[in-house]
Amino acid sequence: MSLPHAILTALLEKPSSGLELTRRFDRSIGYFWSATHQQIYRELGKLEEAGQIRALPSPVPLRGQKKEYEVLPAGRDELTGWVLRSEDPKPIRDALLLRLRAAAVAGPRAVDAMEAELARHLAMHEAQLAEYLDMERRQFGPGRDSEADRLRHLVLRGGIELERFWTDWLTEALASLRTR
Amino acid sequence: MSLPHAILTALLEKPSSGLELTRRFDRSIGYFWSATHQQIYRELGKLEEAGQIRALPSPVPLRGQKKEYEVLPAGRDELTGWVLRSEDPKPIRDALLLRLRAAAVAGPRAVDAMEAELARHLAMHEAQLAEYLDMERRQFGPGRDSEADRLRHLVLRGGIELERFWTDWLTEALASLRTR
DNA sequence: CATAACATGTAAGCAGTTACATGATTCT
DNA sequence: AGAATCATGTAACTGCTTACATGTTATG
Repeated sequence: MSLPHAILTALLEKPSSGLELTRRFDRSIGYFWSATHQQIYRELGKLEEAGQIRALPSPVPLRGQKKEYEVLPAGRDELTGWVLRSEDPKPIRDALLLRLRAAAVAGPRAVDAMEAELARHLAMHEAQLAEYLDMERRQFGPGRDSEADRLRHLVLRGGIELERFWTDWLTEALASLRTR
Repeated sequence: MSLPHAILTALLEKPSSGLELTRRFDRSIGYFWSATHQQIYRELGKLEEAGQIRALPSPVPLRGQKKEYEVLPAGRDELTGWVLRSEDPKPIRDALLLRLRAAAVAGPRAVDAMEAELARHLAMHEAQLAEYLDMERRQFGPGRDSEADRLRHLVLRGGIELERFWTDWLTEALASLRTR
């Protein structure tokens, strides 16, 4: 139940239209929460109906016309309440680890295929890591150390370290598979 | 679409009943895939209907009676096919990182609450890490280096390194929050 | 014989994915 | 005028979560 809170957070940082939100979910917000435009439009509708956000006054509110949203006090309260509540970490559910374990019972042909698959994932995670490091350099250079900036930097650090976990583990796994 | 494959993998490793599977999903299988007993029973029904598994012959197949399943050739084929297919990593969706970013816009009271929350998560991840390290010591001691064992060990290493990522990042984040 | 633990299921609701629909604006 | 892009949506489906239902076996 976190997508509405992700949207409220994004809109508090900067009022946006559905498509702008979609772009932000593909970029910066993407390193801790992903969402498609279909999810976002549906959720914007619900949040507006619930009185937590509102569309900014616009001359022509028609289909195909940009519609900007901002957070209302009720939305801010809801978000604060959610942050104050405590919530346990969700158990892991990772398809790649599962497929490697499946390969162990599916036989040698499957293990060979996994080797190529691990290499493919390694390349993707290396690219993602490079992108995050670039974002860190551009967004959190010297002088950017307000309270909010420090917290946002911490979150980005999380994304970076997570990608580093993947590149490290995949490298280790590939080395192990190749010395069979 | 991976739960059926997780179940096929588990049943190939060892034919089991629904409850036994549930226990295994809470323990060893849990470090790469989680599932509740409701999910498992529903999926066992579907897999049986699809002819991928079968219930072992039993004198009384009644409600409340244990029912053991084993994988049929069709199930093994399906699993192998799934391992051979390639699949991209799913984008991240982590509620704790999101809540930290939300705290940045929700104000100082929220940030204080997050400090306690991060400490709580750190304790949980430290406990999980200790458990995995214990499993590693017991299950992959010297002499356990068959092909299948090495792959299973790699998967457990993934679980271990992932917990280590969390304990490291949470420690870093707490230190940063406390020196405000 | 009551209770706890074992064992298997059903039902409703919510969240996420995939495919499709439709209008407006800009570019060639 | 046609195509690409911008922009907002709908609908159907799949998978997961939460709450509840029900029977069996072992134990004190």
